[in-house]
Amino acid sequence: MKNKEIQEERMRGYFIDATKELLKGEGLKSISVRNIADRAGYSYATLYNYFKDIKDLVFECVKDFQDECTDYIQSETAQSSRGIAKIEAITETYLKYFVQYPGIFELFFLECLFDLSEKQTTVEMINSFLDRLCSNEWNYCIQENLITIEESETKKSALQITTAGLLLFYLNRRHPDSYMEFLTLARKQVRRILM
Amino acid sequence: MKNKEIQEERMRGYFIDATKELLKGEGLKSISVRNIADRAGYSYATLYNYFKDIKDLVFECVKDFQDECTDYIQSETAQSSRGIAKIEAITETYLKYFVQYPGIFELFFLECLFDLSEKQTTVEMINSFLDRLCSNEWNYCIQENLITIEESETKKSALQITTAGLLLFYLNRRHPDSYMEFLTLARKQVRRILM
DNA sequence: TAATATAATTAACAATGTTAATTTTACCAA
DNA sequence: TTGGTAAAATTAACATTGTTAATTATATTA
Repeated sequence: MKNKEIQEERMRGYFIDATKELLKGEGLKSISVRNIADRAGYSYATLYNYFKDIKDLVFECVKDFQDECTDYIQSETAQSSRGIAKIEAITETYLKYFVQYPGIFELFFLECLFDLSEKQTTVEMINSFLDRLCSNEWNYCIQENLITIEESETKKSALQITTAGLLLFYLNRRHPDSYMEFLTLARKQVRRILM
Repeated sequence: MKNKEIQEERMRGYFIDATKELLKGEGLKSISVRNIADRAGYSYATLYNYFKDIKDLVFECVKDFQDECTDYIQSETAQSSRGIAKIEAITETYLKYFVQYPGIFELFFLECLFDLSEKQTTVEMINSFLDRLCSNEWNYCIQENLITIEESETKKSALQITTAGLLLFYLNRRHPDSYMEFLTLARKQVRRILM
């Protein structure tokens, strides 16, 4: 019964793709069972044959978005010189990605998801995302004795917290009120951490 | 027609009190027109005689919570020595307040509110809250030449962003997974900013 | 006390997530 | 090719949201 699995996975893909399009376009507020099913070309109840509930479906998108974001960052920071400079570039591109897709920021950081503790792996994936993006460069800095392990842990943590805070204020509270100001502020705060 | 105004303000108070109780107790998820009206002792439609919509009502609570939080912080940090040490104490107490009432954190930072731009004053109140709590101490530090104005602005901003980020991860993503770890992390990051 | 204005309530609507009942489709043996 | 059965998809239905309209109850005033 291999066909069965292929078809089932394909169906899941249709709903996941529809959800991703909506999230990237209209954001979380446009996500509804009927909206997703419409876009996927099926009735709303069909969705429940492939996903436990709508949260289950929405969080299936996390990995795909992380992969996309990772690719984007790698292409944008390919020629940065290794070490702290590259961490700075990665962080800035990371911020730009979420500014481009506020709906993905909402999904990653705002959407509440501890109803089911089975989502723990997804939560972990989100929490460690920036660390994973930078891990090569942190290891490089440590090997080159540019930083101690303990310092690197503190700075990793500061970057994670600061990027989330920056995006929260900019995307959710319109502060600062222009993209240029946001970028200036972000660069200043990121440099303050990494220097 | 002064009685009219008194009565109207009293009615608004009933609904606001009910909303505040729900927010402090069950959090934002428990907020609904019918839930609030039940607790206030009126029918759900009566609410619309006193508030444009439910968001209008919910954001009426912001000022009250800020006042409460301000009192709490003042009583908890009264005997801290002035300057950076007091800013540190204020920030820690500020974090503790929101940990105690996650629903208030949701209201202040997570709830989306730029449908109507008339809420701009509320947004400003939220964005500048921590700055206002610390403004006396920052001014003290500047007057005593302990810090430059520019440094103080950068650090204010860092505190604002970092506290929101810390709370976002702890309250919304269970990271770190214990209160003690959260406090340790928060203290370390706040000190890193203020040192 | 009767007429009118005001306030409060119930009814109703549209949109949400979810489950049950029903219809349609796919498959396989005769 | 045709029936019968299993699977999948759809419609119906329900409970819960926010909000508005229609209706009832209450106050005020002449």
